[in-house]
Amino acid sequence: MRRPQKAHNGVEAVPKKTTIRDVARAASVGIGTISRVLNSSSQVSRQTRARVLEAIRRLGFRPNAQARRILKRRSEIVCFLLSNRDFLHPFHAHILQGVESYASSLQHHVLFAVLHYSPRTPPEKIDLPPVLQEHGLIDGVILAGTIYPNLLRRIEAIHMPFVAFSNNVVGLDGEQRYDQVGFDDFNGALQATRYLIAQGHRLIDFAGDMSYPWIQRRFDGYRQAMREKKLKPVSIQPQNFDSFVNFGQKSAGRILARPSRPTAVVAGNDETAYGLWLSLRRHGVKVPDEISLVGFDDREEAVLMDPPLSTVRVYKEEIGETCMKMLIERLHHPQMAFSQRILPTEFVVRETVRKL
Amino acid sequence: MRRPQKAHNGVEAVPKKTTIRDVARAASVGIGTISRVLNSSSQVSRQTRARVLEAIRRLGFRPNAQARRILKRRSEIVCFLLSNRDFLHPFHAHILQGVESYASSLQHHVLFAVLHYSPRTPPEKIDLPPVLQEHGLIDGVILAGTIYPNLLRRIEAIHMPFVAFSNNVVGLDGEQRYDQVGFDDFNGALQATRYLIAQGHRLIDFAGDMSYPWIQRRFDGYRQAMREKKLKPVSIQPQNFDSFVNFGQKSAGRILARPSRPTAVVAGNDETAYGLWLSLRRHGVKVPDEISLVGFDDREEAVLMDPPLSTVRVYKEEIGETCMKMLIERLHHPQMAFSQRILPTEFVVRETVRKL
DNA sequence: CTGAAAGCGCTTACAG
DNA sequence: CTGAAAGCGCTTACAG
Repeated sequence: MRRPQKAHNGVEAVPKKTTIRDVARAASVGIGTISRVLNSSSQVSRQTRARVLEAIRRLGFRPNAQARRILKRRSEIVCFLLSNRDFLHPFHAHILQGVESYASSLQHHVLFAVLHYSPRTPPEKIDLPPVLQEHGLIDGVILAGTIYPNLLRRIEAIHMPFVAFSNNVVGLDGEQRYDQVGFDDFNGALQATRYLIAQGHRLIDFAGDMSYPWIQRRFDGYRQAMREKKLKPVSIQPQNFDSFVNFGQKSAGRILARPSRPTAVVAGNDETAYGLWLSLRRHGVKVPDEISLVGFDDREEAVLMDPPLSTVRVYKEEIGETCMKMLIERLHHPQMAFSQRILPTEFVVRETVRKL
Repeated sequence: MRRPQKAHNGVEAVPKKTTIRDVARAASVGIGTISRVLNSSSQVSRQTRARVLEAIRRLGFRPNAQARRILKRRSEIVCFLLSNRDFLHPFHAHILQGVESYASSLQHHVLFAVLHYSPRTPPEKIDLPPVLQEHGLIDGVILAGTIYPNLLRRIEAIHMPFVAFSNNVVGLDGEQRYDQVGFDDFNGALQATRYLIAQGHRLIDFAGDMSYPWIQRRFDGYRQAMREKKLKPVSIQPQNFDSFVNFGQKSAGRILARPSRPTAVVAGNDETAYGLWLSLRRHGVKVPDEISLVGFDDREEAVLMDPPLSTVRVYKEEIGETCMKMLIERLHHPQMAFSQRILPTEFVVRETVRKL
């Protein structure tokens, strides 16, 4: 039943790799001994080990990891599943980087997969990527991108261990029946707003697209800070915007049109802050001289704005690492209670806030 | 030799998955028949197939893909290896996206791995990520990030099929002994410069850090366009910059200090163009009214500048797709001659060039 | 069409 | 310490 070296369908055959049996023959030992040397498990005599190692080197033998994985019943491969994103945003790219970094420190591997689905598709109809349809290839999955309840149900149904990046979960308020890692939208905005207040600002607007739950939470943090000081929260809601940047641009017009112009604006995220900045500049309104501005996320671009944007830093790599860490725990303890980690953010003072 | 359900080391055992044998028993057929239904290969009678399918559904059976892969001698998993990058740049993120997209259309999977190494490390000393140390897990690798000759030698030494994203290859001018995909730095800059000339510009500077070979090639394209029209190429080389953006910022100072100020600048990439734009604005010099500006790469941010940046678009997803396509061909035809694909770029006219 | 058997490349008790 | 054997979960000629 040996597979032929030359297939007859025109496709050249995969070259025969040296196997553990070849090495055993070369070193004149049993295959079990090769395996023992490879896994440096039980004791092998010094001489035998040397002979085996030499044979391995001479034959350029690299063990077939797939075979090993079957026996281990664990692949040490996890899937990073990015859902409903047109492309790999820098934000998620950093999370992936964190996942990979922690995974590789544990000799684990990361498979990158993408999924597009509608929140209205019944769970069982969601067309999961092939990795999730088989078993044995991946041990578990890290869910990134936008997560709706139906996807969660589907992943549960196939009994695939998973951890979700929770900030982009939509429509599952407070549900705790799965492992999740996120950062603190509410407190991030709370701190940013408190900072503005501490700098003497009283008229502070919020500009963010609250159709996104995470922006809504940032608004809640902003509102909380305003209420603490008996200040009036004001939310700017322009119409007909087509992106976060555009939302910011349109917000600027609204803000400048108001009878009592604010001295500062909390933006829903850095992109919105950038749009505000662009449009204010166009209108000849200087940041921070006339209007102070803070963002949220601390994208690469924030520090490259002129002046550099004061914003809320999110530790994206740490989110990835924590997701991976939590998934590993879940794999080792399938019955463990679900956990939820909310990582702190940090307000980064740069140059878009003026002291009044 | 059955593995115990409960391990005694505190780690809970992996739950036993249903196997092909369980299904065979449930459907009262042999395991071969289950396999045949799964692979919808040879003919199975309608009734048997129905019985098997029903058993599969009832037991929630998902075949173990690892086992299948051993027999196939092919994992249908490729590795996307990002070298010497601090994080996953948007540029490379798009390439990865292209790789994934084409791979998944072929039912292949993509492993994401990272490597940091020095160009001076001897090939055999490069500490490859674990995926590349074993065999059987991945069929081949796509090299992205900065590629030095020693990495190439090392990958060749382990006989791992690979395709390189060639624009970031350093120190291997014109060598064709491997499969590569890239885009056309030279012609991209050539076209951009020709466009400026067609708009009436004659005094056109080039600002780009030529310690990078790809920026050097862009300069060559710029120079070629200048020479075609007997114009004098001028390269701006500021000192002590710490990033592309900063290079652009420092270039602006140089440009403004020159006795004969250029009417247009070709930037080595979009980041440099952004730095130029920032600094020119600071000096009260309007783009494009006083100085026209073109970039290279067409990053997301280019269209968000004010005015939006005219630049050279690179089809990053297409690069990823082509890498994947070429790798698949290599896997099927190990003896095939090496090929090199240079994908075209496109000059995108936006609003940073003024007609003179 | 279908079952029984051999085999993929490994790991791991078992019995010296 | 070490070899021979059984086994992991599959696929695939082979022989009905």
